Amino acid sequence: MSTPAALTWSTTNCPVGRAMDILGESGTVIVLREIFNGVRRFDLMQRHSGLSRAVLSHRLALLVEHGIVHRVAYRDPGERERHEYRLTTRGFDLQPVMVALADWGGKHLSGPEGPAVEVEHRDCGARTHVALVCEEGHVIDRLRDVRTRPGPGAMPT
Amino acid sequence: MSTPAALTWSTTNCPVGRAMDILGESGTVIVLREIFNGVRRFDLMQRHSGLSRAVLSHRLALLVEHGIVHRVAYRDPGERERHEYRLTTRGFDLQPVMVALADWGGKHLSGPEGPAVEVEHRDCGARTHVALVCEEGHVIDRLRDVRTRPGPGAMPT
DNA sequence: CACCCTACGTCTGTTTGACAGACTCAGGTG
DNA sequence: CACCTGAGTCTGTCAAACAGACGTAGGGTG
Repeated sequence: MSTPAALTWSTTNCPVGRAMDILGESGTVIVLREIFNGVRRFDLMQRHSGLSRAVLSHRLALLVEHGIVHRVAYRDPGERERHEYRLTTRGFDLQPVMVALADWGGKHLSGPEGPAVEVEHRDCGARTHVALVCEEGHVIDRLRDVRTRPGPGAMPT
Repeated sequence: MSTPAALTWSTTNCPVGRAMDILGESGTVIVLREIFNGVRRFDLMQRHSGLSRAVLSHRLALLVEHGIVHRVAYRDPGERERHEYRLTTRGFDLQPVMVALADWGGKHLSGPEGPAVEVEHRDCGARTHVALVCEEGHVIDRLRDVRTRPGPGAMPT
């Protein structure tokens, strides 16, 4: 406790820090929520999310710049060509983050009536949550059973 | 696609939105990273995280206000009484969020040398990640096998 | 006792970014 | 042609982050 091991390596290339450089910008996660829920067009997103048009525009540009979403042209009958925003593979990989956030918010920040959304397994309809699993296949339920360690890219302080 | 189901319910009590009201404040997740890594004292946190003292102070107050961390008095030999910040149960429940962020950042935002930190299973030492599991016990690997649906607290738009 | 040190913040002035709301622009409709 | 809609951009105001200085409480040192 006196000298935590984490102090011996640098935070300059911390994965959490790098992720938050993108996801920590105001509104980024809200935009992703909309897109994960199938809302892909600017105006619908703006109205449903409540973000200002300027912030939505900037966050979409940020997400495109980082390869998390991409613009796809489409054309409704009798309309001109427009663009919508879809997740890339990199963006889809954020799903565990979104589900983890929904789990926590649903458990700790809901009113007495329960959470406003749930995640379901499409095959069986059961509620779905995130869990920690190790590469040996153990499902870890006691949170104290995991710890962080430096990885191959770790740099000393 | 034309009318996404998500548009039929309100976002006012969305668990993701409520979670981000706290975690989306600049620096909140970085503070949590430090505390999860065992860095619990103000000065060490400030130096290791690189946050300004003012922001660190405000974010710690926010986390205490929401019951995610609490201040605990301690006394080193020959020192005066001080306080450190520790996770509450509610704070510890954020571990899947942190691991999900580390997973994604490590996979998509690391240099060629690999991620700077990894999470290990304390018992077997294997690398640990988050996964989606449903209440029927299925481990879900294809991300498209899950979808969101309104929960008991859902409100119409 | 006077002074210094350390941990833990708070204060100040500057700059960045969010907000509400108006404006722009392109293409299609009546 | 005048108007509508989707998708942004611009403007002025206000809140918050930044770097860096300052404050303060309690202990140790000469």
